Amino acid sequence: MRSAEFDRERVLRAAMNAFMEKGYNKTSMQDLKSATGLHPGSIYCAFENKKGLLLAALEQYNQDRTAELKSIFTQQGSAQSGLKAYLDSIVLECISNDPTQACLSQKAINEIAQQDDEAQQVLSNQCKLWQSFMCDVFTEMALHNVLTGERSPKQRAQSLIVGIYGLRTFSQAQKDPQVIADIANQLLIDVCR
Amino acid sequence: MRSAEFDRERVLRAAMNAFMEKGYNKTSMQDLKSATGLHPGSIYCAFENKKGLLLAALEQYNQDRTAELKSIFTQQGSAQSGLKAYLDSIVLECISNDPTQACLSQKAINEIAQQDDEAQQVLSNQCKLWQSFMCDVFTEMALHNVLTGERSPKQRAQSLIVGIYGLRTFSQAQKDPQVIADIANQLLIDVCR
DNA sequence: AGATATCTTGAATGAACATTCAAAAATAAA
DNA sequence: TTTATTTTTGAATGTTCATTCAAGATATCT
Repeated sequence: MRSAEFDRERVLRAAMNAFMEKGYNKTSMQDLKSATGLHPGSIYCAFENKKGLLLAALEQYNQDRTAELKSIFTQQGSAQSGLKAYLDSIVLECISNDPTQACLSQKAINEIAQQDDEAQQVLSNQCKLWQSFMCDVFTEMALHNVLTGERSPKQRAQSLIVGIYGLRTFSQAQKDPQVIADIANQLLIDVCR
Repeated sequence: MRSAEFDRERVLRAAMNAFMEKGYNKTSMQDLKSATGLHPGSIYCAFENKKGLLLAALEQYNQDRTAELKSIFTQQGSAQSGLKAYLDSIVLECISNDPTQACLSQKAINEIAQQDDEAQQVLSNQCKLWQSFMCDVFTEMALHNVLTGERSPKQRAQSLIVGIYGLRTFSQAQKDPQVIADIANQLLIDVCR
């Protein structure tokens, strides 16, 4: 046996960035070769093909983002302030104009979920995991009586995720930072109401 | 002088559908030739290049959707019931699984706005026009006292658009019709609150 | 009818594409 | 140290891509 020479995480993060900058279809194997430093043969040996590399990058992306998400909530004292800090971080990403601050999952949902069943499955699962985490957040907020109204944590989580997807799309068409921040604040209010 | 033989609107609607099914980058000139019935030379003569055809298709799309939007609101008696009918129609589109029922503007925002300044400009304008129409809707609703709270019509319009963008993205990852309908209902409530 | 201008045709072009493969290098097992 | 196994290399492959163009067709104007 012989193990691969390259650092898998480093390669996947490089591929992630390449995909985020140009989108899946516009990113060529040449781009991926330059970004990762891997020769074509190595990429095909390790990931089967271009789509395999995307799926692997998506998994790494979700792992990284989940860690970041949990870090934000543990850094804050409560679910309430965690949620606020989380939305603030998303607003910063939206107004950053940095392609690598976009959401790779969302980009993939819009570009290829409709066309590829395997990708659709992976993305659907990632969305559900995100939803499940947010559901726990709202459950804890309910325990601390910081939520009014009678919506279930699950419904709140769904509305939050929809709002974040929408915010990310909207911010690409309309880049006024104040508007983005205002919409995010209102989203926070609505979802806690 | 000699005018073109083909029906411009018919060609643009065919191109629209092609772009919606595969996305801009995955749609080849061969696809566009098949969809429109135009030979490559004619496409280049009339629209300069592939991107020119997309921009023309985007304008036609926005024209068509604006007409449809106005039709829904005039068909209903009030701004209030118009908004409800409009959201219902979007829910139907989201759960239809028909690529040609997606929003071409939203697809283009996600796929190319970041990469192409000219497209970004067009899409930003279309978003603002949509916002402006919805702003008028909320203004009229305010006149009839069907809105509680103190948000401005413009803020409500922005939140609505963000919600619709989000709904469209979310529905590609999670296709449960009841969930989509519930989220849309909540969006209606939040935006009128 | 003739001249002119413009559109249509569809094959040709060269670039860029994803993928393959055989040789070389490197590791691990014997 | 030898052998077996796997990865790495990077040029080669054949396909598909957006675009061009010269010849032919057609409408409008004089």
